Amino acid sequence: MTEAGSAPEKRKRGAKKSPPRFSREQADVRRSMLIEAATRCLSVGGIGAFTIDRICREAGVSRGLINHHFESLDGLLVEVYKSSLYASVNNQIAEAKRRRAEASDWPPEASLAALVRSNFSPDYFSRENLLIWLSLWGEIAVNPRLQAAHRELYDAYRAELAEDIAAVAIPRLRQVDAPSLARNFIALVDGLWLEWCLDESVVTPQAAEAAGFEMLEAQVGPLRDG
Amino acid sequence: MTEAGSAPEKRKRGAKKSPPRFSREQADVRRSMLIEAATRCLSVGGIGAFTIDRICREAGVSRGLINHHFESLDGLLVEVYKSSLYASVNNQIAEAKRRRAEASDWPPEASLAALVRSNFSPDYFSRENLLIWLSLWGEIAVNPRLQAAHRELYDAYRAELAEDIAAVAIPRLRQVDAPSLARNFIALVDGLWLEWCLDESVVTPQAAEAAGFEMLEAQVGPLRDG
DNA sequence: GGTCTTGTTGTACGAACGTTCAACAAGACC
DNA sequence: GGTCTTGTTGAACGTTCGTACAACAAGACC
Repeated sequence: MTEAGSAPEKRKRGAKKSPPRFSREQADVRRSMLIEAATRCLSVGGIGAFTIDRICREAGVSRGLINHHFESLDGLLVEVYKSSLYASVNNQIAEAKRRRAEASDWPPEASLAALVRSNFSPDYFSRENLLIWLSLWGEIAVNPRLQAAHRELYDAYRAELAEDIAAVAIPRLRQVDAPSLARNFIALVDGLWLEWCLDESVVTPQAAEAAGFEMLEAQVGPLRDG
Repeated sequence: MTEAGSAPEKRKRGAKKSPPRFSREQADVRRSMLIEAATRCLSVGGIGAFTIDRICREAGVSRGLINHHFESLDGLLVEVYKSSLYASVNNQIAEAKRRRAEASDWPPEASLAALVRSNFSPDYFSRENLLIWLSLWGEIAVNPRLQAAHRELYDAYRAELAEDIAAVAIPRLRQVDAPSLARNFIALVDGLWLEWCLDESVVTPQAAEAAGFEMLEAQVGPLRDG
């Protein structure tokens, strides 16, 4: 502590004054920083890297800060789930609802196609994103709090997808079990994500998207052309 | 240690002699016991329960035994993968190969249908089995040794499935991309397993099997009837 | 009964874990 | 410059982790 330090540009007049040892942040800002650092740890090293030490080092803060801003490490994990997965899926749901409401701009086929494509867009279908999902899946099966959040989220997504499917099938007079098809489609997407995550050479994002469309088109007819 | 103990029936003549404190097992027998105990830990508590203490307690042996019979805890994890997943999938592959060889008893349709059904039979489609997969998936993405074993296994399974698909499609003069269909089918199965594992109310084994058949039948025609 | 092999035990060890909390200091306010 | 609020630090704690290893004993053999 007697050294001059490595970032002395901040000191203004008194030559004796050492630069600040840390910067204060608003509580919610710091929380976000910690959640992002924790997410990064998860995407790199899986659930085994989700520890106080590594997250704080990744965030560049001291060890005590997580328990100051979150009830526990487990609480932070739930927040990571909410901010990283919950938020992105809910975003997809909201956009789908908006499209379905704007019936003039978005015919049912285009709305459903857009929802399908969003699943395979680089925003979601990325390796780092998938590692987060994979890590959390293993925890959801064991952690009741995560399990509750997961079920709520997937129920909502399945319901929205089923509505989009029905909106296409009904005008075409097709007999389709929309809820089941929605569930099977989500399973296929998750499965393809999984395959890609464990072995990139097996499937490309393009092939995965094609597989998704094929499953739906087998029941409701063409979605991509026209 | 001065107590009489709870299982004194073993002592034969000398009333002073205390019963054996442990029983010796052949190395491979003890290894199997440890692998099974480790698998049980995994299926109950996920990867977080995969520790020396818990596995040894589950197996009813002392803490030192794992490092005596395995190079490390990580080595035991690889053995769990091989014995629990590798073995069961390889078993499916072997049976499929056998069926395909016995062309007189097993027409291609029946052979493929049997392979599909085996994926959803209670032997594999059980909650404890799925938790093991789920736990290991999260590790495969991070552990190079597991990753290598996984790719080899899945490549073999995909290849076998593609051959079974082609054996049905070719006589029917159907243009089918068998490798891609095999990959998509496996993705669907894994995805349905995942959904069921995280929320049992979403899908039943019967519905999952139906979804698997539907995907294949959309491309190669009927498999189940006749 | 004595000896030998080797599977098994249980302690010891250092590292890493999550949590707690008294002390500290950055930055706003006066 | 002084005061106050509160975000932040870092040491300390007890626990659990994986590994190593000397001591032990079960069971085969003679």
